[in-house]
Amino acid sequence: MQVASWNVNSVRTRLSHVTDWLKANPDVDVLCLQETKVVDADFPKAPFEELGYHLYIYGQKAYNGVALISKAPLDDVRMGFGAILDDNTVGDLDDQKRVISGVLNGVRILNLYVPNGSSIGSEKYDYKLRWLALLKQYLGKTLEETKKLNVCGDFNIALENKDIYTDEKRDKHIMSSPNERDTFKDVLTIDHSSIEEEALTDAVGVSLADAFRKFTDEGGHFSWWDYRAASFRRNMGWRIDHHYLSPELYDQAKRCWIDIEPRKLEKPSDHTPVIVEY
DNA sequence: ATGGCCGGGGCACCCGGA
Repeated sequence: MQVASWNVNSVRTRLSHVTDWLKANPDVDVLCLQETKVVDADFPKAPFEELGYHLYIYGQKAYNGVALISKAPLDDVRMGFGAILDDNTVGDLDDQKRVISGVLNGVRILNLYVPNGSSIGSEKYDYKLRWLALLKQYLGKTLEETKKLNVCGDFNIALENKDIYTDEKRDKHIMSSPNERDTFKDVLTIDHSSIEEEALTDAVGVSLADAFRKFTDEGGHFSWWDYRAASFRRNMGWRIDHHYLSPELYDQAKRCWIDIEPRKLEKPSDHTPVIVEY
């Protein structure tokens, strides 16, 4: 089973890139899109349905938006944190459409578009950290019910220095600041504080692990390159799109790779697909 | 040392991205 994640930076602008990629990658069972940038009524469903795919979309005007494109129908599709957390807990964190998930072959595939954060100390940075704190609760609750979880998407975080092309200003840069890294590492470890007392069972102590790093140790592998400064040609990128797997699924993982081909096309997305197989 | 480019909205630039 293969699951891919791709921030397409507008699904309408990138439509032929996405459909061509699906045709070229028929073994991909589910493609998770981020930054679709379109309300559900205007999502270009027909080109995907004509190829035989099932669509699950959760969009908004101009910004954000996520979607699942699946060869087979998905079970128990959920949109937003509010699908399993109460309104008071969620607060304003579902105003932006960034969370969608569904189940295929007993695996819950959770597709995320983590907030960018703009710049350290900004209002958007605080929003990113609050969003991640809520994600921790959401994952704790999700892991109470499933052992097989694939959390993928555009995380807008590079956890390791080798995930970035340069050493410069790393600590002061969005996506690699110590506070973001520490917060996110904490999200990946499910502890008592994120689970209600009576539900304390198997999920406690579970850590989600980076599928890409199961197979590749070296740096220089990236999933995003700035449109500016000929960054792609010079491979000045960041690895910020990921697949994090629960232990059982991580053990099963056979392969995880980045396909840089779509980044070479005319008018590309600034991100490129990351695929995991298990 | 800085910024360089995109997409959307909507028609002039501004917001947001990362």
